[in-house]
Amino acid sequence: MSRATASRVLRGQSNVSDEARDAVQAAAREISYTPNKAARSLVTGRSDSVAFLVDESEERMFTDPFFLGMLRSAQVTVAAAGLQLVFTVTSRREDHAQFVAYAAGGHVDGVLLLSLHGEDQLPQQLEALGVPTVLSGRPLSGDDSLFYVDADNVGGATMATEYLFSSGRQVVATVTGPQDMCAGQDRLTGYRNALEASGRSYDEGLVASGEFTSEGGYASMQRILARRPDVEGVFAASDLAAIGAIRALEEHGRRVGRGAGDIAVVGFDDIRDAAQQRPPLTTVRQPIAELGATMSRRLLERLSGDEPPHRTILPVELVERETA
Amino acid sequence: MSRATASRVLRGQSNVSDEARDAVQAAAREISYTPNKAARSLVTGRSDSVAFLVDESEERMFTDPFFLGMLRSAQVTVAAAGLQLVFTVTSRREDHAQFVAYAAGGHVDGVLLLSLHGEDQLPQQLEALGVPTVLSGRPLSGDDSLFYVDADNVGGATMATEYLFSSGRQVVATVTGPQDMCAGQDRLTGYRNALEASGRSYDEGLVASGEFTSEGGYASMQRILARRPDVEGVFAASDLAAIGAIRALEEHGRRVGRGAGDIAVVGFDDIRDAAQQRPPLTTVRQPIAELGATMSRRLLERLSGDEPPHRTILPVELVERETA
DNA sequence: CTACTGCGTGAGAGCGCTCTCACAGACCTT
DNA sequence: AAGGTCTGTGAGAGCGCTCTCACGCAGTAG
Repeated sequence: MSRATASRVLRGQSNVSDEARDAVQAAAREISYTPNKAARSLVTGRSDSVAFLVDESEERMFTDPFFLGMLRSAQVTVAAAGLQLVFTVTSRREDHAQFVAYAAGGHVDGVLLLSLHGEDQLPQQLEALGVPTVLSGRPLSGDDSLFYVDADNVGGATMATEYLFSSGRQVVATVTGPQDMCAGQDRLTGYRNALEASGRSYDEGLVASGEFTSEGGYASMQRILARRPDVEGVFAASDLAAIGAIRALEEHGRRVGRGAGDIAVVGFDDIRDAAQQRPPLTTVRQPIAELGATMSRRLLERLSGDEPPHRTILPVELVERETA
Repeated sequence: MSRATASRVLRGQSNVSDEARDAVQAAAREISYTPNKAARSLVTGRSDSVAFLVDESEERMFTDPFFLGMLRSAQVTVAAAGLQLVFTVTSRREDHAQFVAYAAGGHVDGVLLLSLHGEDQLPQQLEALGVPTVLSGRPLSGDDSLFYVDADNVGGATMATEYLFSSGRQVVATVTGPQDMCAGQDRLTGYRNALEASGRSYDEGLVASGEFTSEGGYASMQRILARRPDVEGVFAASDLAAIGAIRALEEHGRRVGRGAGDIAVVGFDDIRDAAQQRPPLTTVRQPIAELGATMSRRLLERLSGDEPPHRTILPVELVERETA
């Protein structure tokens, strides 16, 4: 019985006789043997771990249910494949270079990259170093060679806006997300598409761009109310923003709801809080768990040498509750 | 210039001449050299990573702000020391053995262990294998050799209960946490201590044990109300439970607040939602970030060969808001 | 001037695996 | 019967580091 044969058994290769296999397995169980990962990595050149990299502040990462949900589903999917998830947050720009060096050092076999800002070249750098990367959200650089998984942000935003029009609201505003991110841009595009499709014109007074946070939504809504007190409906680019917007509306004495005189609000994401909100939030549901799982699966596929589709767009759906 | 010298420079050892050091550093920068971690681990026997292990369901882990807060501060502290955090959730018992094998394989240098249940021997097993472990919360096994960091659960619960008495409530109930966990037990002990100190007797009708969840708090409160409709104040062992309890009280037509006829409720944790609740929740603040950071520091100290204190109890404080 | 100490350096082993290659033996083929 | 193919196995190299040990060259002591 040589080390080579033992190694073959432990790696589950097929070209081993049944007796040899049984013998090795029994022996391994006997001494409760665990292969040394470092030694294996050294020779295979693989680390059996992938990075979950979020390019946001700690605060955002741990506050936004979207990131938490993505982390959760990625962790499950990756762990199920026997790989480790190395969780990293790069809150500052300097962290970028450090992460690239880290990845280049072969510490991770691939990267799940979330919340890419602007035309950041991080994914291109990683790919150039031979580190397969899968993004959450379409890269703004428009680089076709990149792999990404995204929700149908444009379609969802259009759906939400059209829903507001169809409920009889004529003056529909939008609280947008950050415009240096694809989700922020796309949800604004969807709003504009709905405007266009119904023959309305785009009015900057009805648009306030904020963050995806509730503070951002609150401030944006204040600005819109100041400019256009005649607003009848609002599409907020995230649930957190919608919650902030509703707070602003209520402070201005506006009632939020689906009734005739009420102002209607639709969010985006369908986070857990959306349903528990008073009144429960009407929103566009984005399949967060599926998004995370799909990203992970794409990366796993790439790691095993396959070439999965570069682009995967998951459908969203409108969840009608009490705010619109 | 030998590999040995280069290695010495890169590891920051002192017995190298200045010229040699400069030369190596320049060369390293030139080729943007990154040491291969696997090779290093193979020879040093260290992995430069520590596990963050939560013995709870995925759902709990990602839903309870306590765990999220601990993850956050542990991640920051560990990353600052140049180590990786390997994030693991063992939702099922079978995962235990697998994790032990994993740790035994030298994949992690130490373990941060959260949410230990009952008299689980996991920490003892890990220590026996030579894997330093630091717990969050006093182990129920009462094993003095273990290392742990905890909040002053007993003191906090006593403080909360005495506060309720001092506001004039005579009949004070408690919604406890799970009794297979130290935090659950200790917070009940604190409640009993307050009873005793004020010469009151313990009444089982005023105690309902639930989970740390809001559903658990809701159900427990229902039971207490059925048995003791004369209840005037409630100490809930977690904020989530307090939120559930308040929901139950309101459904029973009881007003929650600090006024004369109101029923008073005090929670425990001071999660973010506590302040945003309507009415804002009076609660015992547990320093979550500090708890996570201290655990991590203790582990880091052990990894560098020190023997830190086995037991660290961090103080809690009462935050007075509108519910009591 | 020899002997000792100390510091910086280089040679070389070896960490525990995987992988390639060669080979023995069983089984076909012509 | 000779040659070919196939399958399972073992020998041995080597992955990229760190670490021990020995050595050379100062500086200091006797």
